[in-house]
Amino acid sequence: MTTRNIRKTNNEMKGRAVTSQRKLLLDILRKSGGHISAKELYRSASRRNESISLATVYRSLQLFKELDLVEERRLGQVFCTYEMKESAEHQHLVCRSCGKVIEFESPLIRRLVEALKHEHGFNLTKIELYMEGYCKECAKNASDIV
Amino acid sequence: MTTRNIRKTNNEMKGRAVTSQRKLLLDILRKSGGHISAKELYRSASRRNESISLATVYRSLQLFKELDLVEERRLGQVFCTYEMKESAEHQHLVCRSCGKVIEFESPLIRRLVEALKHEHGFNLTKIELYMEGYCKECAKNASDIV
DNA sequence: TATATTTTGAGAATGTTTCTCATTCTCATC
DNA sequence: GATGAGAATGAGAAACATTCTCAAAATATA
Ligand SMILES: [Zn+2]
Ligand SMILES: [Zn+2]
Ligand SMILES: [Zn+2]
Ligand SMILES: [Zn+2]
Repeated sequence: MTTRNIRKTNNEMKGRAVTSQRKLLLDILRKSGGHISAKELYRSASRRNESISLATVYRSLQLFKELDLVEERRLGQVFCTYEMKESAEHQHLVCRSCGKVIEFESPLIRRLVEALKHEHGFNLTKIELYMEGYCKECAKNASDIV
Repeated sequence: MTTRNIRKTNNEMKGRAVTSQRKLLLDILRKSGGHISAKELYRSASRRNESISLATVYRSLQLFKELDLVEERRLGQVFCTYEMKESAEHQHLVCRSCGKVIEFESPLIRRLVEALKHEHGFNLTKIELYMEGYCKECAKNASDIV
């Protein structure tokens, strides 16, 4: 088997420069398991690259969004959280008491998208179902107190 | 018919002071038809009360939320928008091109809530389905260009 | 009306995200 | 491997939404 000089189409970055900062940030994002904020990402990256700038983190996240590599969501807080898009499409359930995030997905959502396309002629690009409440444990503890 | 001195149970404000600022803000919210930002509300209120403070607007919105009078939603932007809760429960569809907001509601959402309650024992307090895309008109214009 | 409690205005402070610009890095080409 | 044009970076300033502080004013209750 000969190793031919195949032009490496830099698939993931679609022609944008592959810098050490971007590699580092993607690596952290992949290993983080999702729902990481820009600041957390920055702190995490700083441990491996002393001089990385918060601006670079934000700029990279912006780029990753454009390249469809990461997904940006707001989970109740003012700030956004980020996670790799490789994981299956899902929605979020956040506990107001303990902050736990439950991910779930449901066929009902796909049906809803279809219905909206038909009824309003809307071409959807983003679906965010955000739900907040009290998880089983926290609801239980609250009722124990009363 | 005698006018008895009935203790006016300040229903809406549940014992909290009824100030001119709060009355003004509720009035604007009611007449605005929904999806108004804190800043817009502030500007609107300033026209009728020169000296009202932006902090008062934020504090009042906080209170109205607690009293369950208004609902706070994020429609894609960094800032929140507010609308009276009197209107039927609904969800939002926002056009990325023209900014148009379409309100809709669907029985599928109620079914989803039931399913989540059963599957995860989650006691839901807030449901925000936010969808983004291109409306019929904007999608059409875009394809005309191409 | 008098008094205790809330609320307000103004501006400072906070927290997140974006911008600016001089310097550095990347990558296609030689 | 060296070169150069263009892209990306670091550092801090700026922008933006939101919250906090505190003295002064308004409100509710008796
Ligand atoms: Zn919980
Ligand atoms: Zn997730
Ligand atoms: Zn549109
Ligand atoms: Zn609405």
